Amino acid sequence: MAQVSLAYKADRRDGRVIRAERRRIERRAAILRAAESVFATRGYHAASVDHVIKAAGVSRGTFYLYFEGKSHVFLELLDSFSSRLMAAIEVVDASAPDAWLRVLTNLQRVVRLLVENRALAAVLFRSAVGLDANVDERLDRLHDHWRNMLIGALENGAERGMVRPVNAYLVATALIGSIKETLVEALVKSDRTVNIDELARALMELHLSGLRPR
Amino acid sequence: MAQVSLAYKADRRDGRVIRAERRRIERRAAILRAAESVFATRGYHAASVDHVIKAAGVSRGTFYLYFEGKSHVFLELLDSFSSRLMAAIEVVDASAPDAWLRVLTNLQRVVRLLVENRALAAVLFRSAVGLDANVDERLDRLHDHWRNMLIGALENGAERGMVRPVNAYLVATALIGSIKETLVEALVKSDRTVNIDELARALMELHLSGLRPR
Amino acid sequence: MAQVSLAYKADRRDGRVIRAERRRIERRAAILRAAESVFATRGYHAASVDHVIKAAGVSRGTFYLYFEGKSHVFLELLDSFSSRLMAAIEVVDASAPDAWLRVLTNLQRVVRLLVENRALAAVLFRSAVGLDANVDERLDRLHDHWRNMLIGALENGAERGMVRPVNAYLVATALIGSIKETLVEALVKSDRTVNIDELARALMELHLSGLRPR
Amino acid sequence: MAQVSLAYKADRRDGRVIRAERRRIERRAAILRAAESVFATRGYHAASVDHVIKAAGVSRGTFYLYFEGKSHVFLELLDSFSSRLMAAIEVVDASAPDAWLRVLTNLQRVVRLLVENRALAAVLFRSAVGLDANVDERLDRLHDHWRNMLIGALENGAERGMVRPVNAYLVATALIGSIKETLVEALVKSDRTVNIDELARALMELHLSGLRPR
DNA sequence: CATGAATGAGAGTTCATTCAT
DNA sequence: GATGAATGAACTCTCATTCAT
Repeated sequence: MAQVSLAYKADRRDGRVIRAERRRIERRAAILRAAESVFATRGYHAASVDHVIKAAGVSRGTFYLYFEGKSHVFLELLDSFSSRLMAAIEVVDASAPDAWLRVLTNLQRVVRLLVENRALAAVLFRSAVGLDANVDERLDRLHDHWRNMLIGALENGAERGMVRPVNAYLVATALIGSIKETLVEALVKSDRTVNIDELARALMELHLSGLRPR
Repeated sequence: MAQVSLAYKADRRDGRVIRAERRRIERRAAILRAAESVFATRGYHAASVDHVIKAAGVSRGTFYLYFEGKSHVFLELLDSFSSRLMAAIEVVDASAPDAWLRVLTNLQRVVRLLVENRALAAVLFRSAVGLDANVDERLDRLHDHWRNMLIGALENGAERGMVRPVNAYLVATALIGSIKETLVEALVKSDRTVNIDELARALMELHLSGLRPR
Repeated sequence: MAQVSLAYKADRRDGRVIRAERRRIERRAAILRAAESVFATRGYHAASVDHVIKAAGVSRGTFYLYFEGKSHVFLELLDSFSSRLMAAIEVVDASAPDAWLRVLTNLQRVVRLLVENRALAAVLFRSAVGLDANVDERLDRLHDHWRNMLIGALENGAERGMVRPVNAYLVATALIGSIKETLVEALVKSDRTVNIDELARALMELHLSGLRPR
Repeated sequence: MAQVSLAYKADRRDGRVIRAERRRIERRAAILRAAESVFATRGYHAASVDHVIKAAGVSRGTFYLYFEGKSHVFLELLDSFSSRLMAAIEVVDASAPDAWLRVLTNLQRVVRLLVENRALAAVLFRSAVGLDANVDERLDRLHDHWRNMLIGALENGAERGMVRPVNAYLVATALIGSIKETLVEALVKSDRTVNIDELARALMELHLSGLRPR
């Protein structure tokens, strides 16, 4: 009976622990969700911890229980978004006959993801600098990451004759810039709903063929 | 003799007035220079009036004597830089045989200007959004201005057969993005001194010929 | 037992909440008290938030936690005092035989209240105009309120034959002025302790009988 | 010839000195006039030295050449106004048969003066306290002055049987209060043009006969 | 005498973060 | 764990006064 009793208690304890753990996760997620929406609508600076905790329905103290501070929430949003972005990109075998189609598909997936998270994407792309030492540094690292991925792809493509041999560093930077600017423009400013896939196609066509008349 | 004397006095007076006026202009310029450097290193938000006046060696009151406030200094930097940028661009006759060369020269002039004012250029390109209602709006207007200029050039070029017919709006946006990103990269981050003209040439070659192997 | 335990916890919780609420109220009151004394000694303008928080032993942030700003504390002092003032006045039935005695009792209660809160009374009566848009407007409203009350009383009294028929508006204004001036004089300037009830009696006798010898 | 010449020079010198002196006086007056208008429209605190010098068409430095500071200009306006006020009052022989008429005439002159300088009068009466140490003290002294004059008159009148024997200090204070309040009300707030002499008469009638029905 | 550029102390207010409960 | 009251450094901006020219 003692055993049973103990087991029972243990079970209950586990139950509590698990339930508590679940609540922790949910709370964290709630704060992140709220922060995303607040950052998206107000921008990093104009967004205050007050806005976030009110949107999340959480107390000030709790906020600091789950995150080290305002910048850290933003960092986490940045990271998770970047992960999803990278996950949307599939490695393309440059020797495959439909290689370019696959590249286009990649680009379309990226654009679609950005459009679906337009608020966060805009913040991510537009909040450029001077936000916070931590944030600045992380944004730089993300950009480096993206660029390095593109550089690898360009070099690989050049080896297989898919693209001309170019200054990969410069071209990668230029590509990122053009995608960012186009997307920000499409996401934030224009009222007309953008045709996502068409946008991606036009962007690729531009970078593939250039402006010179054939 | 009375006349001479009066004339003399007038001269001295004018001299004083002119000297005072000169000092006013210099002071104003000193504050602008200081502000430019502070904005460049810290970004718009992290830059405080305190930083600026300390860098300029000027009292708080003096700052507000010359400028209406923090945002107004920034706006002035923005405007003057944009003017110089637009002044560096020469209208190209698309039917001229050396049209592309002239476009390249334009781009090189722009890049050179940016490199020569790297601090300001960085601020202008990286300070993105959510700074201040006034500033945000002005930055948008500058971007619109640049884009419209490019759109005009693209449409004009298409008519004369200089460039392929393209979605001018999208291409202009993409071009601006790629120039901005490349330049920011070159100006702020890299330590190695950039070969300016080479950078411009590479950028133009990319957008002209695209990545597809010939 | 679980129930008991829960009840106990609930009690403790409630206890905490109640204690916290009590502390909030006390803090608020402490700030108000400090503000009252600061306003009284320095006047509205010369009194700064800094003076108030130092007098209250409270941090700058705490002050703004409890009040929207300097003017709001003042407004609250104004309102609460005006309420107490109005509450001290009892409606007098003009047809009662002891009507005048009751009027005197009213006046004595008012004077007593003013004397007991001399600091606040002084602020209220002396801080005149040009303080702050909000404050100015509220002071005007309070004065209107008092005057209208007096006007009503005078008209009512005239109907019942208690007072002569007079220009109620002008007389009410004059009465308020004489009370204010006398009280300010008695409260702020003179060192000798004033005989409150005597003051009220003399004031009423003056306004009742006038200066003309009988 | 030397004499003539000297005399001529002396004359010219005197001329200049006199002209200079005249200009000094005019400038001083101009600043005072401007200050009066500015103080009247904005109140003491909201009136800045900047407003005054712009209204006077005088440089900042010049302002401080003629006055020790903001408060001193105000003090001077106060003093000169008080002088005019006192000058409007004629000593009344209490034994004269038309003594009360003369008192009324005095009051009417005072009221007329206040109405004619309503802006300044309002500032003078309403800017009560906490403006500036100097100003506060001077206002107190003016009030003392007025009250003492009234006290003297009341005591004199009592001796001659013109008025009842009363607490002269208290009654004088009350009279001043009622005049101030009535005038401020009439000058500042009401739109309808006030009948000056009627106002004075009503005020005197109130204080003479009291409110009790005959 | 006259000027107006320069000053700086001080104003009110905000907000990320801490910590006793 | 959870709370929210408390903090204070930092912010932008004003304005009476001084003083070199």
